[in-house]
Amino acid sequence: MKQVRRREVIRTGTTVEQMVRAIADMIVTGAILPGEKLDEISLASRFEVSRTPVREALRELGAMGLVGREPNRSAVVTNVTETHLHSMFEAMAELEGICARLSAERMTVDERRALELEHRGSMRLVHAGAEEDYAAHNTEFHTRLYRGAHNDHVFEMVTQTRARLAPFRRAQFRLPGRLARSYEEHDQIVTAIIRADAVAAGQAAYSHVAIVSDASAVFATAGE
Amino acid sequence: MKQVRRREVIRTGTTVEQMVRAIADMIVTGAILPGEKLDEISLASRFEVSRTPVREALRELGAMGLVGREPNRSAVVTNVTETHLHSMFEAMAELEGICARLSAERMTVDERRALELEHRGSMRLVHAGAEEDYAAHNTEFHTRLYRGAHNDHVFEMVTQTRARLAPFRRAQFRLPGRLARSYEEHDQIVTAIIRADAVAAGQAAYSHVAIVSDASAVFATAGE
DNA sequence: AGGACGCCATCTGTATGCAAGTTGTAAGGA
DNA sequence: TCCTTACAACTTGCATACAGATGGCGTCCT
Repeated sequence: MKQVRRREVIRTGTTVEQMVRAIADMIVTGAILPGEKLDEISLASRFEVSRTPVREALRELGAMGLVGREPNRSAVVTNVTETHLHSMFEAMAELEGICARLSAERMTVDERRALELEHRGSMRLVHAGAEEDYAAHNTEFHTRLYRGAHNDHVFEMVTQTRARLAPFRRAQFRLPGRLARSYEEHDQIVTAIIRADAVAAGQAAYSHVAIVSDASAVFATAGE
Repeated sequence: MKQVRRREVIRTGTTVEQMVRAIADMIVTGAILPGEKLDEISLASRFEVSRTPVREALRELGAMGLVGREPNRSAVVTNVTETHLHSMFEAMAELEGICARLSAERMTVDERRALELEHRGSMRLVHAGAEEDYAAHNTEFHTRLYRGAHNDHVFEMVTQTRARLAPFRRAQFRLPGRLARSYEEHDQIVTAIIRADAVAAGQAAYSHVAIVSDASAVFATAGE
C-alpha cells in the first residue's frame, strides 16, 4: 500500500541543512510518526529538489539517530524498542542531573537570576492550565540548565538525546496534575541551584526527569 | 600548497559505511591530523569511487562530530578548541562514572568475572612496559565497563565521545609511570564493582578519566 | 610601490541517468 | 486452497555532468 496521504510541498530554502532541520522537526513534532518510511523520491518532490540532497539529509538524520537506515531500504523514522526507550530516558535523567549539578557550581549570577525569573514566570501558566505554553516554558527552562553547565559536549549530548526522546514525550503535560508537579520539581532544582547546592540540584533534576519518563512511557505505549 | 603526501589507494569494499569507518579510523588513529582538509576528489580517488558516496560519508562524519563542515568548503578534521577539549574530557569522566556506577549495580556474574580476568591479565603488560598492548587492553577494559552499564544510549554516547577524544589521547601511556598508575586505578574500579559498591565505582572511574585528561591535555598542546 | 579589482582555477552543491537490489503480485503446481 | 516461483514495478546506490561559489593570482590604476 502506498502512502496515499497527500503532503504539501515545502518551500524552505532547500539547502540540505534546512531539510535536515525540517525533517527533524517533523519527526520531533510528530508530523511523521515512528515507523513511517521516508522514501527519497517523495521527499525530493516535497522539497522540490533532487534526490541527492535528500539522501545526504537522510544520512545525517541517520547519524543523529532520528531515522534508521538499512542497505537498499527506505529510511524509517526510528521506532525504538521499549528497552532502548528506557535507556534513553535513563540517560536523559543522568544528563539532566549532570547539568543541574554543574549549573549549581558554575552558573553566573545573571544566569541564576534569569533561570529563577523564567521559573517564577511559569507559575501563572500552571494556574491557567496552559499546557502548550507551559511546554514551551519547560523547554526553555531545561535549555537554561543545559547551558548553565558550561560544558559544550554535555550540551551537545543532552540536546541530541532530548531530540530523540521528543516524539515519545509529546503528551506528557496532558497528565492530570502534571503541570503543578512539574512546577514543584522545577522549584526544587532552582532553589538548589540558587543555593549552589550541587548535590541537591543534581538529585532533584535526576528525579524530575525520571518521573517524567515513567509517565511518558505509559503514554508512548498507550498511543500506539 | 597542495597535499603532496602520496596516499595509497584504499580497496575496502567501497560501501559508504565502510568508508565512514575507514576515514573515522584514520582520524582516530592519527593517520589524518586535526585541521587537515579532506577534499572530496582526493578521497574519491583513494577509495576508487565517485564523489557522491564520499560526500555522504563526510556528511555522516560531520554529524558524528569528527569533521567540521562549512558551506562550499572542504571538510576539515575537527580541531577542537582547548575549552571544548576540556569539556569533552569532563563529559567523558562523567560518562565513565555513570558506566562504572551502573556496572556495579547491573553487571552479571559472568561480566564481573570477565572484567576481573581482563584486568588481572594486564598486570604482566604493566611489568613488561608493553605500552601498545596495554593500550589495547585498556580499550577492552573500558568497553567492558560501557557494556556492563546495560544502557544502550549511554553506551552510544560514551563510545562516540571516546572516538572524538582518541586523537588527543594517543600518547597517554608514554608518560612515565602512567601504566602502573592506570593499573592501580583500574584495580580500584574493579574492586568496587565486584563489591557492587556503586558510589565507589563511579568515583573511581570518574577520577581515573579525569587524571588521564590532565595528562593528555598537556600532550595534546605539546604535540601541536 | 601598494592596493584594488577582476579573471581563472578549483572545489563544492545539485541534477540526472543507469545499474542493482527489493518487494509485491500473479500465475502455476501440489 | 495454499505454497512456490518468477516477473515486474519501484526504490535505493552510485557515477557523471553541470552550475555556483570561493580563493588565489595577476594586472592595472593610483
